[in-house]
Amino acid sequence: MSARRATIADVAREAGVSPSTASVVFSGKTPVTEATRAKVRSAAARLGYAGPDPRAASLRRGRSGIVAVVFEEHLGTAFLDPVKTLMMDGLTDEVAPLGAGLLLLRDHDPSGAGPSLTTAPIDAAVLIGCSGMLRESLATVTARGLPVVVIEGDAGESVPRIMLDNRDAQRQAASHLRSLGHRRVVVLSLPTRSQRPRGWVAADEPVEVDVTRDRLAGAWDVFPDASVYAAAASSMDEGFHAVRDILNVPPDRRPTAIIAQSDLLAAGAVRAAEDLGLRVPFDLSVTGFDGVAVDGLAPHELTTLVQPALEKGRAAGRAVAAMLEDAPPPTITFTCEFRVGNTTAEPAAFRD
Amino acid sequence: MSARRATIADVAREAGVSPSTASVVFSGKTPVTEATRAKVRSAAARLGYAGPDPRAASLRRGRSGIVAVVFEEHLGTAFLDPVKTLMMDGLTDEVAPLGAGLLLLRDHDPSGAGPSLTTAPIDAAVLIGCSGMLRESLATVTARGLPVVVIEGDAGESVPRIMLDNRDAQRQAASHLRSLGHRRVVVLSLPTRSQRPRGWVAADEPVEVDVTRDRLAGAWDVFPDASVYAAAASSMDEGFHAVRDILNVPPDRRPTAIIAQSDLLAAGAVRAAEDLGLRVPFDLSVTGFDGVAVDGLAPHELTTLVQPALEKGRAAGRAVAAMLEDAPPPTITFTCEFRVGNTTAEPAAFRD
DNA sequence: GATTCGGATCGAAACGATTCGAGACCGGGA
DNA sequence: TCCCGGTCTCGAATCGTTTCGATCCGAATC
Repeated sequence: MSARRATIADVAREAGVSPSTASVVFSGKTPVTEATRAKVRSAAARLGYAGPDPRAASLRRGRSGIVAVVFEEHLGTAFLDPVKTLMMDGLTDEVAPLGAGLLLLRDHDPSGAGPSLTTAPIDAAVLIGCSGMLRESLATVTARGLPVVVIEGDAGESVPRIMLDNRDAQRQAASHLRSLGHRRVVVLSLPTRSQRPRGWVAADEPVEVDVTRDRLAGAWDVFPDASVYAAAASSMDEGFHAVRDILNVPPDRRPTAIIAQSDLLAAGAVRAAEDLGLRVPFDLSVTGFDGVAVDGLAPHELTTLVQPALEKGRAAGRAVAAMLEDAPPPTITFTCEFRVGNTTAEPAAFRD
Repeated sequence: MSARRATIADVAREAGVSPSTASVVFSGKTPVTEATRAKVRSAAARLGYAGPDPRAASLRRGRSGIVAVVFEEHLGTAFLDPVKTLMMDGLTDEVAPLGAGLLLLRDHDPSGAGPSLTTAPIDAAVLIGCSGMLRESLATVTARGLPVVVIEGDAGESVPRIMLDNRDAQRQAASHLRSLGHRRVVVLSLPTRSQRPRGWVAADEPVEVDVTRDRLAGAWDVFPDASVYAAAASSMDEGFHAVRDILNVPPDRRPTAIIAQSDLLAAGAVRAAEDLGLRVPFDLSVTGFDGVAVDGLAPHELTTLVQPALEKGRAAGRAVAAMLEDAPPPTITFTCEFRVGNTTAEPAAFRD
């Protein structure tokens, strides 16, 4: 029980070697005689030395092995979204080989005291959905000269981005509905901006969130008059309540299809429809977006756009890796795959 | 564009003050004249100095402002569980005031290269569900002399723990079923160990996971003969398939109630039962565990045990905070609240 | 005008490791 | 015997801050 923890210098002294040699034993960067290694190891054991202090090491090396992941929302909220979860997975996969871990950071911490991009010993940052507030974060990170990657967000030039063909993809789903014969469709969208309550979107309402805007544009490409109802979040329950509202009109004014901007919303929509006695897809078609396995929707299989969420995370991780090695930062755009499930069909009117 | 980034020494020189003064301007630990502050600030701006390097600061301070959260599972899997998510939330809340962030770490990284408890510059660690492999992690952390808190797991003496009255709580739910008149019940349990496939649990099968074991004990306290079917994970789909298996017997041998060890499993159970044409709770009662809002189960309200997941996370955070200030590490046990929903009722046989 | 007092600033010593070029050592070939 | 090439090991120089005690200066008090 020494008052102070042993340092590598102590170990070196105890082992009768120089600190540099001791260091090398732990880092393995230079060949060391087996005998020396043993001496140092046993000295370390005797002193209860658990390896080099990462703080000191990271100062000297200039690397901490930590990549920040910045969210706009409360951390808990973020993980409710399977797409984000998958992206995190992919990220983890790709930064692990770098010997790096992920530090969860909230963008604009209201508590103020929290750790910020400025005070955390990070090597790089990944911003998710760069809208509004994240701009600020972006500025602080670049000021520190750290590599940044932005996933699905407009971050301006020079910042490598991981993008998705949201508009094109959504257009495909819409076209599918149109060719089935649907004419009256409603878009069930993701929030148009943060903190927006659930409800119909006025024609002139600005849509601040990039993803929402792009997917909406895709839907409008096919159904220019489709009205839009924005959920307050991407969850089944939101979808459920939203669609109750949406269908709460005389039957002849009901939409025959709903274009949901996420699978979770779509799943809620399906459930709401069935709850009202409508059969999916016969009385109401529903399309989703994301292609995540929605837990608990069986036996339905959503007609949806499968986005490579895991791959997006991986790509972000690889971009970070590249930048850490001064390689040119790539901007990658992924495309969705349209998958027909059993939640879309011809509208009832078409089937005499 | 200097080849090298400016350091605080450069800033001090440029501002015509000593490095110590410049440092103080940024940390605010000592009063500084407004004039001096301005000089330093502008010098910093001129040089593009974005504040002290966190790596150096953390070395000097001996604190990095990072708390590791260690999971046993693949990170993505962990966040599928709403309880874990909530705990993370609570943790975040409480470590933020410390100016700390959460570093996600996987326990026994198969990739090997990943960042580990030994190489990451962390101030403390929170282990979730300390079973098996986590023991090892525990050892490495304590070897480094870092504060550790264990959530729901037996970590031996001297390690502060955040516990839940799993057994007592589960016993309550079981008693409730018994008093309603149920005699044939099946326990739908969480995995008994990692990587276990879904299926019936043999009487002599060891149950390695603490949570599973404790809750099971509670159920057996009331129904000593209840057979146990273990899910492979805590998800609705797992529950769904498990209960299909469970109910796949002649009607007169079917259980009248299912004690699920998580709400997610319970929700899947409810859905499976209804899928088979059974009405819940009339033909089958189901109890859950956790008391999380299961997305998409409406209109059912699970009879369940509400555990203070958020509070557990908070408590862990506070424990970490306390230990970082050399305060005595508390071990806290939380209790669940039994909540009756509409998924339990008298067994059909009782209603003539 | 001398003395004291308090707040702002300064110097210098850590913090604990890594790295790189140089030196030591060893065995083998001429 | 001497020299050479190849391995290990060693010293010393950072890495960029923070902190602690000392100093300094101006103002207030007597």
